[in-house]
Amino acid sequence: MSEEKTIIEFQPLDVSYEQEGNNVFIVIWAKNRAGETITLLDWRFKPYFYAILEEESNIEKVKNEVLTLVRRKEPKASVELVEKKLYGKPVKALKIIMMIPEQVREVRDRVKNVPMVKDVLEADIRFSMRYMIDKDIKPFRWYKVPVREVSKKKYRSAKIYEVLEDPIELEAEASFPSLKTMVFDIEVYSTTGSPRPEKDPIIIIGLMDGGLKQFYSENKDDKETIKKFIEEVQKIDPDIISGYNINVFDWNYLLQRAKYNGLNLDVTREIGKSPATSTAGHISVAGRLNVDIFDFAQEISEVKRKTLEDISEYMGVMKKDERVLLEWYDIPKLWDTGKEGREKVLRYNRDDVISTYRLMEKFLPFGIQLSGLTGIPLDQLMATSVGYRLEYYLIRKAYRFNEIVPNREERERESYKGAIVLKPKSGVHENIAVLDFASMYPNIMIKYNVGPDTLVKECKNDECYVAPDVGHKFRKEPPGFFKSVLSDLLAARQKIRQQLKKLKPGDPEYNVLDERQKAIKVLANASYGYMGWQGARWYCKECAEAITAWGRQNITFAIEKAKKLGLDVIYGDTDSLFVQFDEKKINELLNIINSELGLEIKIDKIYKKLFFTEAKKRYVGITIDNIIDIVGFEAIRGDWSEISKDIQTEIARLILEKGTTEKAIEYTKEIIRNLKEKKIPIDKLVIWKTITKPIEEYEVDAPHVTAAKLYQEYGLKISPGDKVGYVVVSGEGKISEKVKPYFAATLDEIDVDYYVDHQIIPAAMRILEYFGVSESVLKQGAIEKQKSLFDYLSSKQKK
DNA sequence: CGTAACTTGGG
DNA sequence: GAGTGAAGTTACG
Repeated sequence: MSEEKTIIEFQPLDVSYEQEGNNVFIVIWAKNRAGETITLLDWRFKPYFYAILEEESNIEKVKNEVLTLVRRKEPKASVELVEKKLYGKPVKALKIIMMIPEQVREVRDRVKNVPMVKDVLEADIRFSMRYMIDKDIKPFRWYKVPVREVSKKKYRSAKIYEVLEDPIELEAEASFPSLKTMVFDIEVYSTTGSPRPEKDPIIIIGLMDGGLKQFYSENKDDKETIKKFIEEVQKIDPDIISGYNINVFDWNYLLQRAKYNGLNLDVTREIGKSPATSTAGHISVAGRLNVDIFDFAQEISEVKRKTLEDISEYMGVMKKDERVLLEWYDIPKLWDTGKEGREKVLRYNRDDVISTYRLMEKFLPFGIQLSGLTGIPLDQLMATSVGYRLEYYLIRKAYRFNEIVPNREERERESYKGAIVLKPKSGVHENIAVLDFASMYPNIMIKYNVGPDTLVKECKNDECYVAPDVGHKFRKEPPGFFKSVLSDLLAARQKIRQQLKKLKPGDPEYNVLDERQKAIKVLANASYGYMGWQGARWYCKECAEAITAWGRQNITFAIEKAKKLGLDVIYGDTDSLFVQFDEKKINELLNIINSELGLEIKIDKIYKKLFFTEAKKRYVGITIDNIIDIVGFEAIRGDWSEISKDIQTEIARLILEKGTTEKAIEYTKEIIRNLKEKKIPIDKLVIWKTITKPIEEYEVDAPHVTAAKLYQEYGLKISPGDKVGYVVVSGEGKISEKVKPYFAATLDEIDVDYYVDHQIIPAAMRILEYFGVSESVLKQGAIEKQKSLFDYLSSKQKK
């Protein structure tokens, strides 16, 4: 070990802080050029916050008062007078610098009560984030920094350094050190519904770091299995750990089973420390990035059911018919039925692990870019909402602009008028072009200098932009905070898109830049929604209201011009127009809009065939590239039976493929026939619902509550959060008097009428009604054809 | 009939 | 370090 000062280069993964006695230091978990894990400790940084003062206050007097007060709690604290800006206006503020982050909250409350202190700000920014913001350190970027190597035994890290000066970013470096990734998935044995860690063991832990490993407990004693898992994680020493829904299920279950077995889940890079729940509900694994793939999946609105199987299929990493599919409640049965059953469960686990690994490979590049852009460490980033992601980006910008960050405030929800949605011309259309304004809302914000700091009540002629409809005024000069930030973002995106043109898709550099421009787009597009979100620090209802007003003006203008050119407008929503695909006229239209509005509009896609319903926001179409789009037909939810879900997907597919409703109607009738003939497996008829509170607290005997009570009669415990599966059987009275737990019912008992009227027909009609099909059409055919059989069956039941 | 109660997503 | 709230179904009065 040397006492010498050296300069090293590193790329941060995550930043945290620790306290030893009265010393607080920042911990930067990082990789060096050699791909080694290194840890940088910085003792030089202290927590702080601001107090802004009333204008007429005696600054020195207040400053001394605050200092005395703060020093009572923290003798080493100091107070400085600083010149800052708040919403663009210069303000004098006291910067209160402390020693220990945990004490900021208490001191802040005291300072707030000092006379002449108007407000206390930036006291709620997490210390490690504060460090990254102030030092301009972002994950996945290269930095160089003078350091001295130190000795500390507590980290799983090749080298540990003390930071001597502020790190400096090495610009324009898009390379990455090789990161070690790992995915895991656990299977649990439970014969009594939802698994409980206090009694139900883990039977398999599947793990993949390129190669696949599975640890399992044939005798249901999971102590050895968990031990092997801990050893394996330590051996792999991953930088990134992923899994599917691990933040909610796997980690917690593992932690509790480890505890039950007297083990310490010693898998972090801080020796002896186990994973723990952290901010935004994510599980923090010190020194490693714990990234839940489910968080990425949640953002894919095209996939309604977010199971690992469905997402894998959609993302093209594993088809459903190429993998083992089984329901979680079948696992114990299979595990207990000899070698064959066990192997099936193992293959199921293997397929889950492999598909999760592949999903990770697909999603990570985008996540890494978004993390580098927003500066939020990847493990937290994916667990937060878009609002927070944009907000941290804004906070970093505010720091550079010498702006104080506004506080989060509790507000009432205020609604305002939104965008224009045209009533569609229903029916079948051919050759339809969809025209889209490019980033319309961000561009409106830039064009009219919209923002909380540019909003004014009064202004002289021509010095303001006035929003149509609502009349809000925004001064033209100087550029506001949002305009500056958004102009930079969109310019950066343009620059990247120029670079992309020179590269080949598939090049590593192309992929990195492409993911980066996508991340920028996501962030820019979040800016309008952010202003209308009550939780936003830069909340501005007038801004959001003005933006939609200008948006309505734009689209109305475009519709009028299209009509003048003789283009038939089929539909329009917010920033898009559906018109006949007449290339010449469309180009003319695009030019007019571009020159007169100063906004870019382009052809987004062209549909060969498009079915429009009477309803807004609902259509199905097939593009010239033969891609089928189903928009707005909300799929049947998870608390419906399998059969309903099957029907809806199949109907959408049949309508598009055949171009008429005929086959879809036929298909529905066939399902009804099969149901009546009891040819549909009972599994397809089970309805699953979650129990959300203790059974005795239910005021109403809803079907799932009755089912839960029946579960209890079978000796099964039911607690909040448990899923209850039931079927509806024939009989008299209310539906809730006719339910049976799925495991206690047989196909013969099924209430066919209930399933036809409440599951099959509503699911089918959800789509078919928009094509003029009536319920009776579905029912009649099925009854007519099956009349004799139906009569036979019902008479048999009467006996 | 209107109104109240309850769930929705995932493992 | 969101949380609300929409839509949908069934029970209740």
